[in-house]
Amino acid sequence: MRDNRGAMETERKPLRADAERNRRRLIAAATEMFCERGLEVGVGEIAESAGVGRGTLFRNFPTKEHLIAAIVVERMSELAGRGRDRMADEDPGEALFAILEESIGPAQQTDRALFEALDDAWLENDDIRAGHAELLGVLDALVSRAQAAGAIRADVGAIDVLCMTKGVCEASRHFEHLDPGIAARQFDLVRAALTDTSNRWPVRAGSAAAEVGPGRRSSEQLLS
Amino acid sequence: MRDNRGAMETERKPLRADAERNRRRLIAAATEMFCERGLEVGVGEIAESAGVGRGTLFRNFPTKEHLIAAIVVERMSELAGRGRDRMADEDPGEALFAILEESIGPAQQTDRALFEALDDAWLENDDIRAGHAELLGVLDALVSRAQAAGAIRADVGAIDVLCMTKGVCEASRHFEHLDPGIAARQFDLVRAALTDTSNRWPVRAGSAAAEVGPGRRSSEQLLS
DNA sequence: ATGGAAACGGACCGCGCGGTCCGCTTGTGT
DNA sequence: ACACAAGCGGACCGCGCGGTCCGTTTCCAT
Repeated sequence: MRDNRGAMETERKPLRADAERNRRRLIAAATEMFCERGLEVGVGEIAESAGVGRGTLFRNFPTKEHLIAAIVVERMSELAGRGRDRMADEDPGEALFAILEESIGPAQQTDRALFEALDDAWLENDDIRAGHAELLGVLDALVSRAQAAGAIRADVGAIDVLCMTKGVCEASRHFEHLDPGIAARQFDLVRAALTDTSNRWPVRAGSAAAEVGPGRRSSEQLLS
Repeated sequence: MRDNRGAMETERKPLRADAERNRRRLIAAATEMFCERGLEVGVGEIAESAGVGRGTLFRNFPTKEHLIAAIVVERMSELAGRGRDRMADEDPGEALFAILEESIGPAQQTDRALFEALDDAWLENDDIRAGHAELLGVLDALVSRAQAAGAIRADVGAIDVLCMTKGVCEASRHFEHLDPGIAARQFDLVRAALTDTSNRWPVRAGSAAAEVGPGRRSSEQLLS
């Protein structure tokens, strides 16, 4: 039987004191820079910002992809955790929109790392795919609860909600300088789209229901 | 008085026959590859695909950016032209949604070049900015007409429509493999958002009105 | 046909990236 | 205090990119 490498490797052989400190610094620096400026920031700059040499970075993370995965999975887990907390909220609709707005809404544009990782190219990475699945699972629970309460239209799935919110928020960044405040308005439009229960504009018949598959599958990992 | 270099340099000193032919080939190859695979394709690959050497490419377009600008502005102008044609359509609402769907909707994913150029980074380029302005002008006209007819909500501007459509369409690409057909559903959701006249979910007060500025300005270039 | 300008194209360059290596430094168990 | 392993970091490498150069080829006016 193999050791459980892959996702969730919380256990790591104890590091020397300074090594542990440097690892922390690297993660902190990488998180900040990736979130602020996207995943294309160079490893050299990250090492410099952390106050260590490039060799140290590559000893902790054998590849830039490993570093990215570590940071991104962390962000995804944190977000999923906040989502689970929201499941206890009274208003199911507000719970969903709150998590959407606070995590990907206009409030913070400092999530480029997470957004860029939500790309099919990164799903090749096992860790990121696991994080993605966990996130979709939580989102699916929130969406289902909101639908059961009649807070949002019934013909959309978690992926629709995620896709729309991500897309609109990311695009808003490119228009902020032309039109400050557009992110907030766009988010309101998403809300309008998801809340429209008039059924005057039903979404095309599709795999929305069938597609809950991946979300469901991830739910297993989600509960404790 | 300076020669009118910058946008719209339709006139060019006559080229030798073979040179003209190679230029055509380059533009054709670049258009296809940029649209299909995005602006990050290498100049070498484009030259090869066009059946010419790299030197030839750089003689026609002194910089990769010049080549991109040429292709992108062409795409933008064509799109703007189709938009102007739609102004004659009977149903203002359908005219707007038709142009949105046919140009950036699910029908064709082959517009990555145009999408990537709709980024603030590319607005530094004068030609692209001009094309962008022209496009926004046309879109503004279509949006206003649709609003006058009560086909879409009155509290959004051309930029809102563009931003939302672009964002949703681009994000859909990243989820197509997980959920085939998501692009179509997302477009329906955009339609729902823009069509919701219930005012139950008004967009935040903002510069939507003030921001027609850039659009209006571009309208000057648009007519004739 | 032919001379010469225009165009060609691939060898070549510099740059910045991710990743490696190894002589030196530093923490730690005894 | 000391020895030795664990850790450090910057010089170094290969690669692929955008962009340049110049010897060769092709077109076209005469």
